[in-house]
Amino acid sequence: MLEAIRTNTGYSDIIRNIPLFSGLSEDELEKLTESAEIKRYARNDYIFRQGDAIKHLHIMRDGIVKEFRKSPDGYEFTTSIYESGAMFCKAELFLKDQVHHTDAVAVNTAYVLELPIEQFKKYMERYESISHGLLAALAQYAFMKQLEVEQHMTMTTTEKVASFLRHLCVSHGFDPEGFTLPYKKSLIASRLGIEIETLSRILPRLKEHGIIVNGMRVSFTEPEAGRDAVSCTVIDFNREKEAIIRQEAV
Amino acid sequence: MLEAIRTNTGYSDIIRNIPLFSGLSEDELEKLTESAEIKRYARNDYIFRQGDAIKHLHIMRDGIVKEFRKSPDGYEFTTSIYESGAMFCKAELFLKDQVHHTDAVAVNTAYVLELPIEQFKKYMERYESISHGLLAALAQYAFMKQLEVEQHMTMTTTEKVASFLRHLCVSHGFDPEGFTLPYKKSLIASRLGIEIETLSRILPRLKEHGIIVNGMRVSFTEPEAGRDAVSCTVIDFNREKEAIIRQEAV
DNA sequence: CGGAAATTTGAGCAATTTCAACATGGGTGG
DNA sequence: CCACCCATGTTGAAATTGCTCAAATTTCCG
Repeated sequence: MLEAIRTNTGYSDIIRNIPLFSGLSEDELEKLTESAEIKRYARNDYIFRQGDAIKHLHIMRDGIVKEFRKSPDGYEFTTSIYESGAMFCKAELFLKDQVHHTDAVAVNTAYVLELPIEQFKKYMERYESISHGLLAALAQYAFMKQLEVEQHMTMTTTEKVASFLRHLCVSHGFDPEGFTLPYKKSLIASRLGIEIETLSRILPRLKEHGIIVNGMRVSFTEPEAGRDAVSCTVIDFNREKEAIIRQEAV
Repeated sequence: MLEAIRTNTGYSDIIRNIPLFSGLSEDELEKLTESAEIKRYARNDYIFRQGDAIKHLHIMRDGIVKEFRKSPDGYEFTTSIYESGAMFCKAELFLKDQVHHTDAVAVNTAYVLELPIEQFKKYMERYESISHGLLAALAQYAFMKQLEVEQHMTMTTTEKVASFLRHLCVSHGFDPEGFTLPYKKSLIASRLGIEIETLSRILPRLKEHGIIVNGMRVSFTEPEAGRDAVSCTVIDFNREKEAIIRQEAV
């Protein structure tokens, strides 16, 4: 596991499209990534564990990583799912306590670009655009978490599931007419904070709200409309959410 | 309502103790606050409403302000409660959409220092310590929101209430032997995302977990210990939370 | 002191979790 | 290539728990 991979070309092409680094020149990108490396994680490998010291800023190159927390009684709850292009540990970088509060494991084979934090912080001081970008990213992240809280407080479980599926479709650019779930249902349930049994019972009932689910196959009957209260709420919620959150973790 | 108050001494003393501005000299503090003003809001006055343009960074001088969101069906859900020393709208400052997404009203007579955002942003560029402090504050805020999500997903309602009361006691420096709730129960319920009836039924049952509540009067029987699963979870949760979050909104 | 607001209490209801049994399914070793 | 196995997902029924509606109290203020 964890085999490091080094190409000749450097990694600047990986981070070039990340908004945070959009202000940097080609040279700067090259320098920023010069002591970074891409690591390969096999299925179920840990990227980090709760209590580990924070050493890197992580940027997903490929694959899927879930970040989760285990409560003392063994309950496991997924806080984020990261996919290609996502950056994680950006908030943790600035907490006094330089230690991970969550576990992160590869859901399937994953390639992750890892930037040593000292180097990143150095660059942050040098280039104002990075710290500005980071402020925006953190603000966005905080806002997204706030929405998540609200979602839990105001939506029914059925609405949350519908909302999740719609968001999934939009953020992945899937065809609303029909697409395949990118992860296992148990992961979805864990992300939504519900039991797999509950999810299993809810999915068939989404038909009434214009979402047909068959196994891993999902299709939206009314891509935009949906006149009932539930769909309205969900759509409004997502419209707002999606307007603000781009290329952010699901 | 909304009468502006101007003293001769300026407002530097109000923000001096805010970590964000700890790096500034006396002169700088003075300049930063020169176009700020303290506003007085009477009970139920709005500080801002959903949809309003964001014009100020707010710093609580005195009183209590609640930030909340109304869902389309009229349900009102309290996002944060701010008290003396708290700063709000710091995250919103950096969202693309320069508009408030929540309402904020004074719970009781409140005095709020309001810094025009243009000026604040100007200072942020000039003084690195401010943007560094802001990064830390936002990271903390995001982390806190993440904990809030987890709290909703993993705790029973009873645990949430217990956790809230313990946090309240610690963050306000109240005497665990006995203190008076600083706000109405309906506000607490709204903050916890539960119905007032549910809270009303839970409070008496907290006796079994070492918390005695009589009217507005609260006292902890076992200030530290509490060997049962519930208290343990709650205490651990709070210990972690409080270690990281200081002078933050409840 | 009187009336409105806030809180408590009761009863029934709706929804999710839990526990348990059963189906599916992909992958492995024989 | 097939049988078997373990992980994953589905389904049923009972138990829990918070919510809704309604009525009774208490508290707060003018």
